[in-house]
Order: sequence, then C-alpha cells, then structure tokens
Amino acid sequence: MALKYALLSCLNESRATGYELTQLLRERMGNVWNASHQQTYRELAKLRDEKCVTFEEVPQSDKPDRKVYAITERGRGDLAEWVNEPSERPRVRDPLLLKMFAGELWDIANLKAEIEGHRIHWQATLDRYLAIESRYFSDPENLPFHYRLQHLALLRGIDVNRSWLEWSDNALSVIEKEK
Amino acid sequence: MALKYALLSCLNESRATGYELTQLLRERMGNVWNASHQQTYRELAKLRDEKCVTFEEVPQSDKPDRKVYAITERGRGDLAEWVNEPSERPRVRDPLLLKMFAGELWDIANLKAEIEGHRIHWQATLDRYLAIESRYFSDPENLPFHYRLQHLALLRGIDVNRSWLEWSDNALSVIEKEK
DNA sequence: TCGCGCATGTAAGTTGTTACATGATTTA
DNA sequence: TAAATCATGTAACAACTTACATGCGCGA
Repeated sequence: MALKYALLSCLNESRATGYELTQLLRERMGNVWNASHQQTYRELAKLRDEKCVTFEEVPQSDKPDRKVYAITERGRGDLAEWVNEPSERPRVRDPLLLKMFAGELWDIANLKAEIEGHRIHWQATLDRYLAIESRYFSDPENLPFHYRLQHLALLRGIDVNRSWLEWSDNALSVIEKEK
Repeated sequence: MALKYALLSCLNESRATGYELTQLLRERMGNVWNASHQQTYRELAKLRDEKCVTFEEVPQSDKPDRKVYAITERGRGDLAEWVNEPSERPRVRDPLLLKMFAGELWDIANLKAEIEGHRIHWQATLDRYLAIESRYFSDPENLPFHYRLQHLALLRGIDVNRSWLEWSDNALSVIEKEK
C-alpha cells in the first residue's frame, strides 16, 4: 500500500529507473522502507496505469535499456494527500525476539552464534548510516527543513542499530553466564 | 511463516484458545510478533492438519464454546528445529519515517499532530512494558535462564519505545523552530 | 570461468488485511 | 441503549516472497 508512496517520494526528489529505486530503498532508505526489485517493477507498472508516473526509454549500447521514471502532477497530488493523512504504526514481527520465547529448546551454541551473526550486521549497518550522516548531515542546525526531516529518519536508523548492538552485548553476557 | 512458531511457542508454555493466543500476541508479545484473530484461527486450522496441535472443545453455558489447543510432540519438534535455524532480520516498513522523505509536501500542523499522536501511544506502550517488567522480571539476575531470555525480548520493547519518545521530542523541537 | 553489477521482468505461492457474520453477557 | 468483551470463524482481496528467465561486461 505505502510502497506506492515510497516510490513517489523518491521520484519526487529526482527521476530514476526501477533498478535505482530498488537500490535507494535498500541503501539510503533501508531503515525506512524495503521492497524487492520484483515488487518495485510491479508497482511501477501500476503507477503507470494510474498516471502517477511517466517514463522515458533510454537505449544503451552495452547494457540493457533503461526506463527512466518521473513523477506526474497527479502522482505529486496523491503523495501530498497521503502525507497529510494520519498513518498507523507498523506491526512488529521479529523472528529473533520470537525465539527468546522458546527458551529451553535452544542449543546454547546456536543462540550465541546467531546473535553474534546479527551483531556483525548491526555494526555494519550502523557504520553505513554514520557515513551517510557525516557526508550529508554534518551540520544539521543549518540544513533546510526538508533535509532536517530526512535527517530525523536517518537518526532512527542510527539509534536502532546502536541499541541492537547494546542489546546483543547484554544478551551475550547473559548467555556467557549460563554456559 | 513464523506465525506457526509464534503460536507453538505460546502453546509450549501453556494450552490456550485462539482468542487467548491473539490477546497474548497483542499484549505480552506486542513487541515481538503481531497477528490478527483471523490469521490466528486460520493458522491454528493449518496446525491441526499438520498434527502440530490438538484441541479439546470445552462447552460453556453462558458464552460460546472454547477450543483449547495444546502442542503435540510433532509441534514441539518443529519448534525446536526452527529455533535452532538461523533467521533473518525483519524488513523495515515504517510509514511515519517514509513521510520524512516527502518533506515539502507536509502541512506542518498535520506533521506535529501526527507525531504527538504517536507519542501518546509510545508512552502508553512503554508504561505497559515497564509494568510487566516490574511484575515478572524485577530480579533478573536470579531468574531461570528461559525467563532471562524472555526478559531480553521485553527489554527490546522497553528500549524501542523509550527511543521513539526521545525521537519524537527531538522531532517536535525541530518542527517548533520551523514554525 | 565464475560471480557480480547492471537492467528488466513473469508466475506461482504464501502471508496478511479488510469486510462480513453470529450471539450472549457485562459495563458505562 | 450503546459499546465492549468473550468466542468463533469465512471470503475476498492486497501485499510480499521465491523461483524462474535473459543477457552483456568486467574483474578476480
């Protein structure tokens, strides 16, 4: 449902191909919205039908042709309408936390390995977000308002990954004592 | 997919009806796994077919009959297998954060109202989790291991809601300056 | 030569949401 | 008297995932 608006938000900043949109969601907006490339292409086809986006085919000699999408007035209208409607909190569905409720069924070595594996991922993601911050948002006080809002979204990503790192250290020390 | 294991985890602790399982997911496990009652009933029917659960009909005079479900050996086996397999991180899809990427389309009063609305919810959820903590996990050091793991899951819920509260204060002060 | 990045999609299946449906008792 | 709680589901639809499909260029 909101994938529509995720794509329109990106296209509202600048035109892009389906491939680039998929990358954007995975990288810069990884802590905000996620979609596979299949989902992205399907949604773009729908947005074309709804006349929320237009596209231009750009032939390339060495690589496959690119379809560069752009937002239309109608697309911007839909986006503005959605933005001003109240939205709900996403529902949490976290398999790792769920596993904490099947305690006595764990092989403790597996539990430790799993948390350590995720820990590496959280550290890498945190580093990535911190790099984005220092590149684009190093002086937040003096940024234009709409960049400040984007910075607020990024701050969530930073905070969430930091707090998972702390949590994993805590969890690992609990496990260590049990061994 | 993991809804199966969410239900089996609950039933592994104690037998329950579909209604009670739905409540459990919403309340005690709200920061772990969410499912509507329709999903729960559908999944329970599937688990019955797979012989992962059995049920017993308990007639009631004043209220509708209860179907009390219990986990089977096969269900426990499936759960133990799943628990020891590595799992992936859930993909983030947060409409509120997404809205931060459509900055200039906001009516600033709507943005402020939306964040304030969510803030009330985060505060209430935090209070609820803190109440659970003080009731069941007030002395974590001396708890049996499988309760310590459940406490770790609860700590995530506490931390996440605390950090959203801080975030919303930060966001509201950014908005205040812009007005 | 094997995999990765670029670039696009289709098809089938699973999971999750929304709407509909019933009906008694308790609480405001 | 209206709404909430208890208690169960079905049906239709929307969203998301997984597997399949193609093909070139580049670097290890």
